Amino acid sequence: MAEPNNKPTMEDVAREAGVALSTVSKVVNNQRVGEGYRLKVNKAIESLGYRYNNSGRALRTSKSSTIALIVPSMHPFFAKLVYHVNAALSRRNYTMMLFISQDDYAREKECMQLAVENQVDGIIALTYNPSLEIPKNTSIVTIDRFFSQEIPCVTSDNFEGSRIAVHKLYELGCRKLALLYSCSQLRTEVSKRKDGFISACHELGIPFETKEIVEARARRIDLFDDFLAAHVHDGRLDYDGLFCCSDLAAWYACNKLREMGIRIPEDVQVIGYDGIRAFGEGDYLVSTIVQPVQEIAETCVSTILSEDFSSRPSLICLPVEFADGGTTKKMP
Amino acid sequence: MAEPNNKPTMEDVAREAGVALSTVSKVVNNQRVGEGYRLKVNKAIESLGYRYNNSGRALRTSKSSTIALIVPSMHPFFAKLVYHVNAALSRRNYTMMLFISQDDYAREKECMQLAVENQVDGIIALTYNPSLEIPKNTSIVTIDRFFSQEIPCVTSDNFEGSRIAVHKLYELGCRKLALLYSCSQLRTEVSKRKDGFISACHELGIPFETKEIVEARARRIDLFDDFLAAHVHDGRLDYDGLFCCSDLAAWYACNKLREMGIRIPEDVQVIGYDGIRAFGEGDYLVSTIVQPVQEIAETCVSTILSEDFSSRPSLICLPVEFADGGTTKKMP
DNA sequence: TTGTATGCGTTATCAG
DNA sequence: CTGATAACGCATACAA
Repeated sequence: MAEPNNKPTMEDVAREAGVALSTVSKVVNNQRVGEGYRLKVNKAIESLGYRYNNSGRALRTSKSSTIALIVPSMHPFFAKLVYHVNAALSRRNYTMMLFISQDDYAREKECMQLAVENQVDGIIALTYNPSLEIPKNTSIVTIDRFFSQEIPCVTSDNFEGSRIAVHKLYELGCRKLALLYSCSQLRTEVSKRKDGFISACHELGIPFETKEIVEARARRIDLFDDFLAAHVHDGRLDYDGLFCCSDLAAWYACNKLREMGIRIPEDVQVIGYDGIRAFGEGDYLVSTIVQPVQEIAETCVSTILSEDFSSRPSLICLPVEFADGGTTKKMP
Repeated sequence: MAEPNNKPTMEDVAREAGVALSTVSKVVNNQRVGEGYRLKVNKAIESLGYRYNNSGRALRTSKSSTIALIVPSMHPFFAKLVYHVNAALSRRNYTMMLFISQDDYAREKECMQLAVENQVDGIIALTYNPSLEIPKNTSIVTIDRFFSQEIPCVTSDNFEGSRIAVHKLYELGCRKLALLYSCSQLRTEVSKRKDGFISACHELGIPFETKEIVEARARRIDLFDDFLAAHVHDGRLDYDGLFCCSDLAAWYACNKLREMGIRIPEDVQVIGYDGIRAFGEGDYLVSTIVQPVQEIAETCVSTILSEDFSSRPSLICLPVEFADGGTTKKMP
């Protein structure tokens, strides 16, 4: 037995099996090899406890079988995305390098650099950084953020989602709506949630108001408290339906309204966006437009790994649907 | 300009700067180099757009500056753990390879293998696999699962946490408790939540019952429905206090009880374990024993990266605390 | 079909 | 203090 500290290499295996190094390589990579050789090699691998070393291959082939995923935080929606991207990669025998930029543009840039330095085969990026620079010679797919024709973007059908929400509220009896929309100053695919809301309200001919707050850290929970308080008179909100740009905003709007003695969904009905569930798998926390997270993840992965990176659609919108989370009335 | 497709290497930089390859390496690694050389090299790096290649270094040094984290799922607790481990690693300029075993023991084993093949510098593993085998020559830290003296285990103070919960329920007026405990057949650190519950009930001299369900997939949401239904008579539960092994169990127990017309916390008070918040950052979903996730993450990372891997404590229990989530009464 | 030899990008040793 | 050179583990073109 050789040095127990030094991990055995293909060369050790070759020596042990009495074959050539390249034969070992072929066996390991499931290439054509005589059956007797394969047996001998596998036996040697077993007896030496040989473990494949991916850095060698990565160096030699410039392929690491690793994909980087960059997300801003571990918000439940991102957590679910991480899960499904991981599963999709795992199914293809790829490995995932996870970067969480912590809503910090500088760190996000570092993440990109680190991903490139680690020779990842591609980057899936969900970022709101307005000044993001894309590394050259690296295949990249973005989520919710369209950069250019060359960089595929995967997103949910934000425009249609808002329309579904507005029509749902209308069907359930709402006649005066408000949009609570918080966002970065950046125009992204998510901005279309606002467009869809306005479009649908016009279409239905109902009055509406939009409250838009430009806020880098979109996850502050008290963002709309002032707005809501200002629009409550004699214990009644000025609107009978609320559409919120996220489930988070919807959840906290509901909390605030209930604090003020307003009943949901009896007095005001609320719909959010994302499809967040309790513990990631239970009931929806609010009535919501559900993003097809698994399909988004699957699309990102298959896109980033597809051979002809050039000939792909540059914007892919996946269908969304309404789900009841108790903040809207039941259909009669 | 050289081939635009081929990424420049240190050799290219050296040529461009008119210095030796090893000088470039020293500049890149911040080693002692004459100031004039450093300037020339940095200039060449800039002009060529040189990017460091980590595979080369990993191959040469067997150090990848990458740590693998293995978790069973993206349950909110794990999501938070992922976040904090990522942050702790990022602060130290380490990169994270994330594996999600999907509660599948076979896949978990593959994850371990992949981690080793990718030359990670260490593995942080949260696993309930009873037959987990630890790769040799790899430093590993486990969470909630004690294997042996050689493998450090980081966990929250499960025993004390249960005692806190029981005492809290007692202080708030509960006199007959039940424990809802679901677990794998494996004895882990988490098992001590049961021990602590029983111990505290004895200490206080109050009657109690424990309902234990051995269930591989501990996150089924209707696990205790039958038990609860069987113990409701005339609209009253047989117990006035419930301690649950997780916030998930507590959440669904509350839902079930409310369905049956039982008020919480007026009729029954419920405490869970973990410290799950709405959207990861808002209110606690149920009253709970909060795990110090950030400290757990930080401890795992500093342990796995510490120089003397041998001379470390093999079991580290971090302190927990109670937090009100609305399923217990307010203190008078 | 199997073996030999070379180089991927980096670090580290050693000589200048 | 800097420069030339030899590995690290693997894949592959080419020779046998």
